Amino acid sequence: MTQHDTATKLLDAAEKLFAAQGFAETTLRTITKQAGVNLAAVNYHFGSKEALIQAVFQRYLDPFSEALTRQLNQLGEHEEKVALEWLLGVLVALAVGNSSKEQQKALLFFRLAGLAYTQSQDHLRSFIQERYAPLFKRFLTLLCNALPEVPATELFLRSHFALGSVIFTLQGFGSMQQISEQDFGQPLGLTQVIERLLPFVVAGFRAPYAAS
Amino acid sequence: MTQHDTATKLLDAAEKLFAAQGFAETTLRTITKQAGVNLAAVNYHFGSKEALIQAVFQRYLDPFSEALTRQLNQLGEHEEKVALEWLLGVLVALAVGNSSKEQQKALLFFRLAGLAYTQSQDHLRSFIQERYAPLFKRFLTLLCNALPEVPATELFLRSHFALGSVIFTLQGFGSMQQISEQDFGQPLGLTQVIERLLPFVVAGFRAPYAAS
DNA sequence: AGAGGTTTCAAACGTACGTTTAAAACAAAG
DNA sequence: CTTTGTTTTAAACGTACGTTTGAAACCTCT
Repeated sequence: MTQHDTATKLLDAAEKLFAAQGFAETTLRTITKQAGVNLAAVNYHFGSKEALIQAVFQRYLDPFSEALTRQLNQLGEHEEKVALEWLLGVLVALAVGNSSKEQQKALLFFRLAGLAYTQSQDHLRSFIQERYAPLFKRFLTLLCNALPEVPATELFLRSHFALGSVIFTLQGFGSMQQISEQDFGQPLGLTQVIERLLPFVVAGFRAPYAAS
Repeated sequence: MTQHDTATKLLDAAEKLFAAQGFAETTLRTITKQAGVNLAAVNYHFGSKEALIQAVFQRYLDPFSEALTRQLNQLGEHEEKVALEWLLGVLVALAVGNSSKEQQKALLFFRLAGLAYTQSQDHLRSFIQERYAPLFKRFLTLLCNALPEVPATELFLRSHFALGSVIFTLQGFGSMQQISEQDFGQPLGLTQVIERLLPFVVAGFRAPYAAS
């Protein structure tokens, strides 16, 4: 079932450790130890640590990007009259999944995404930018269809605001969970947070637009 | 006017370099070189690199926290009937300032704040948590007063969503500015982005609350 | 001017990193 | 079994890091 070749073991170990500690803070020695392989394996299979980082992201983003493209393609001629809730719902469904195993994977990815934004991995940022920008633009066009009363430049900004809410919230999900539990005695699951996140973002997108 | 003792020079250089490259990626050698002081100065004046990082944040957050506390104190008995817009306006005014020099400083700080959230600087996170959590709680109470129809647990979450939008947007402000300019030909100033950010966040806070 | 405390300095220390190497182990094909 | 190409291994390499050191330079008093 699960491949257990060295490269896969390395990716598994690396994504976990990167998410927990950051890129610069995670050493190849820790990764290879956790993966149970030799130290030299990273350089043999990927070439360098940078290449390993990119490979970790690619393993997440390529399937996601393909699935989203497929969903958007199958809209056909309904592209013009798609609703905001449908668009965001598709994103959530693809990114978060259903099973608790998928959700755990999703949390890991959000953590990684947050890191990618903040840690100064320029190679990674340009890698992602080049590879997935077209899809983002297409999504933005659909957003414009869904909210014709808001200009495109404003929607561009608001999509960044929304992305910020999501990534920021979910990447620090663990610690927020703790605080929430000790302050309000309320256990918070990922599904619950997303259920709260969606109305917030939807309301933000639908905010009345006032030109300045 | 401006102090030019070694410690200040170090803080100035460090905050710039940290913001540009992250904590782990910035070496004491780079910092001391940029500050024009000896390599040993950091350990002499601050004790360690970790302590320097904390000092950078403290220099930002202490004045901000005091100013905010002062503003809230002077509310007196009007605390009960304060408006959401007023609360957020105070935050913006204190955090961003008026002059372009203040705004540049503010952008630097937002970048640092983003780093603090994502880079695994546990010492820094607990330092901030302990030092400024009470003020955050107080602010949350005022939020509850301003939005009595939304339960406290929900407002706790929504304040995190909002914080995410703000920090995420402003910490990557530079690169977003570039994309926006080349895609829409529209130059974006910090003030303009904040003018757009506020309605988004306000709408999010005011989103109709539906219990699950 | 000189004593005492503080700050700076060049140099070095020990450690940990990413990467390389060359030999060993392994796998597949003749 | 031998050969050929691939993968794994232990060890080492070179570099860069944070930190420490002890002497020099600089103050600030009397």
